Amino acid sequence: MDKLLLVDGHSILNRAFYGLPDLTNSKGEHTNAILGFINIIFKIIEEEKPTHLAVAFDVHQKTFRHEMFEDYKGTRKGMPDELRSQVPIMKEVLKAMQVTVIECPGYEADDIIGTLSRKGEEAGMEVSVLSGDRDLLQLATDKVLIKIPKTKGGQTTVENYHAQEVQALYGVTPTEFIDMKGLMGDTSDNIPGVPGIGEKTASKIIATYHTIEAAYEHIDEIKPKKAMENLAAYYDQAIMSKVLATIKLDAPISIDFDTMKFGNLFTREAYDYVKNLELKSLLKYFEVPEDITPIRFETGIITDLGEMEIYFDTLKTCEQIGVFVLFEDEEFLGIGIAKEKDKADFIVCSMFITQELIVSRFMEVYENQPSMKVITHDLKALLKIFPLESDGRVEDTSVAAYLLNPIKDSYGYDDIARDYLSMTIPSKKELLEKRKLSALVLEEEAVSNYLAYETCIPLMGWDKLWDELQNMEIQLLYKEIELPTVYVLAHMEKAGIRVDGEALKDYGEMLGEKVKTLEAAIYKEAGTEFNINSPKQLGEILFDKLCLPGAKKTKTGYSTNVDVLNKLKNDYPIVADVLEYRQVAKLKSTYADGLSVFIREDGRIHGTFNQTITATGRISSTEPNLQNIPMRTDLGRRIRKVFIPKEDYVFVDADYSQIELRVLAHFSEDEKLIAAYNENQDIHALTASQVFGVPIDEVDDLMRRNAKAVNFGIVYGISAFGLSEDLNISKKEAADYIDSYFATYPGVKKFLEGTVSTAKETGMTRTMFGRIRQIPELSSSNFMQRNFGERIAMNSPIQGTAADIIKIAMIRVHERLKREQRKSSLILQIHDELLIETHKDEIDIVKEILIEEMMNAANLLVPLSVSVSVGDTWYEAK
DNA sequence: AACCTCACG
DNA sequence: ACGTACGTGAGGTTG
Repeated sequence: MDKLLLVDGHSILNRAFYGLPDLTNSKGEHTNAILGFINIIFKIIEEEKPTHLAVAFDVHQKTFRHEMFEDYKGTRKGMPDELRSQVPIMKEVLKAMQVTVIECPGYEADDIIGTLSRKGEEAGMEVSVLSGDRDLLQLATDKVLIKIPKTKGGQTTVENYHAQEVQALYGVTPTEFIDMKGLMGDTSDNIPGVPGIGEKTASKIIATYHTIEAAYEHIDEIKPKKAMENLAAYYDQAIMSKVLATIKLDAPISIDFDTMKFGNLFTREAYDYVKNLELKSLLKYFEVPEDITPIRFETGIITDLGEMEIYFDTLKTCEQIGVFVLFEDEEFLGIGIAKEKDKADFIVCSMFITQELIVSRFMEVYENQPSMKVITHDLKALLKIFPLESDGRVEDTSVAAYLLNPIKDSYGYDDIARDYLSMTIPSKKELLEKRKLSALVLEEEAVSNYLAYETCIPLMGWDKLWDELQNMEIQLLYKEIELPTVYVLAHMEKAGIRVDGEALKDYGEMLGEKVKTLEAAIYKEAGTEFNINSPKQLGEILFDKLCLPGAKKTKTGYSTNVDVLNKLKNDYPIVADVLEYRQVAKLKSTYADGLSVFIREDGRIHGTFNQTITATGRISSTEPNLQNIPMRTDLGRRIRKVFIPKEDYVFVDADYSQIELRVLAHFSEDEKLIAAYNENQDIHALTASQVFGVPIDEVDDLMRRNAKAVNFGIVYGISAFGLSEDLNISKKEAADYIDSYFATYPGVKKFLEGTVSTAKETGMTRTMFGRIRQIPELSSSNFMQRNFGERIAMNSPIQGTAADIIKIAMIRVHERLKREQRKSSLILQIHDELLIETHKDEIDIVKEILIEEMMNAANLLVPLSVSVSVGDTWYEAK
């Protein structure tokens, strides 16, 4: 049988908009409602498998009904701009998907859907109506199913209503539902109804008398008395409300169900829309169109030694080339070179064309042609095999793109092409899917296209990126900080850090025994065995079975995080055991077991340092994450004993003390704060003394701890709620702390306010060295999003400036060690800390270099303070 | 894939 | 009234 799906466009779009966090693409377009809408209808289509589909929208001119509302209850709440802008695009996308979009001046989407649902039913179809609006329940019959999506805990579930379910839920038939609405009203639709009559009374009255008119005839019998009086007084308003609530079934629309037949949703046109909107998660539904590139790229494949020699000769006169090195895992597979913007040549690494040969030929050409420049999309990868100097002859387009917009989640060649060349080209994922690079047939078109894109797009895009860097005045940041950082990171990855595999194994086994003991104790205390790692099961055991107090809910069940459990641990031994279990299990799985698989043949772990991930300018570390090795607890901290230097070397570790607060002192120019740092005072104690109004030598531990939390809070973009949560105090107390903090340091208050207001004007923040971060959240109409934007605006310049400073320090330390031909070498950066594997003969000079370069990395209004320590393991060097 | 939890600065 | 501290990455469970 034919099946018709009718979608209430605005209501679903609305639901998607408020159900999803703000999403903005690189052009600043808001896309969350569109994404949510498409996801919902795909889900419904999947479930219902309709044969026909139509989406109805209200026309955006005021209808008679709208004006009546406005007379009644003032203006209908306007749609926020972020949603309004998505409506026309949504319609275009639907049309591109060959979906029928119906609008009818003078009639609302409800009326169109009502009309179509009746006509569909008459034509013998099964009809489903998808809407977020319960008003449409009046349309339900045995054949017409009303579907209402609900977002619960991030998951979308759908409630289904035939006539029967409406009756069951409200005690009235769908037609009577209109009368019920007439009585109870609907504030969101500006239907007044009768004062004092809500859902329950309305349902009771209509279930008895079936219509408002009939109820009025029996007005004397109506209970409660209040309802009777109000119905008598507001009868006219009730009747009018009923008219307002009635969905028309006779909208003057031409109906041709054939045109609503399902076609191909995944057209080329729809693909272009989705791609341009940057809705990446939807691309998987589409086949990659064949003719997607406006420009044809050529790819030559070179596998012959002689051919390669000739090729390198032809490079000699080039001024600017694109270079791409292809790796799989750590293995070098070949190199792509583009002499011209639309032509790439790929030299395949083989028995005859070895990596060494390619490197020596390339370096020979490069060094003999001093005006030649290399443009690449991944300089760090290039540096894995080519000994290129940091001398301004190499550019990295991914780093440039990151600086221009650091909040994006990827900087692939397709992103560069789209954002800076207005070209739509398929991404790596789309072209190669999940195939291994080594298994690729180079002659295959998708593969050769891929190689061409990786090689040519950087070359094509560089000029534009450089222009943009200059426009944004971040070309110095790029040249002087970001690009040199690439060389340091490449060096750190290559160097790695030595790990004592045996000691790590022992540590893991020790943890394993602790886990076993704790597990047994917890099972015994719980009276049953269960999976302690499952928050769901743990929550049920603690709060349902054992009935512990203090249950807090998350989206999906009970919260069992440390904050909750800490409050219970003193009273309930099982909770204390669970906390310890968690700690030990985490250490074992993430660190003991997790790290061991990364130890290479050379006995070292070579992690990856990412430079284009964070929104603030920090480095991030993956596979493994070497920036979150335990430190805060004794048991965890002991893992640092397995990180050891090579023979004849020690670790020298240096970290900045309170760099972010010092940056804040500088930015805010707050006299007290600056004076405090210049006099080298204990800043947390001083803050405590000022905020709590006691002499500094009477500040106790608790006061100092609280003041420290306030200082942290300021850097995070303080909120009374956040501080109260952190300190376990009331919101009022937290607010008082904040007030006295700002009274103490008025410069800080002024600075933070100024930062937020500038950010609102410009849509972005800047660090001391010009690094930008866009904050689209600031223009959100959502209260929570906007507040979030304000906190980001306060935090980003501070965190970002600290990140700039340590990058500068890293570069100078690294370059100095190299220039002075030291044996020692920088191997880790942990945000405000540098770790140097130091030759025994160089301990003093390395300490000196670290202190000097780190302290002088930036010239602030307050001194930068650096503490250094030396040890035979990372544990001892901290 | 989404969620929770927890490790770090 | 809303529902929050800023920035990350990884492992485990669950659907």
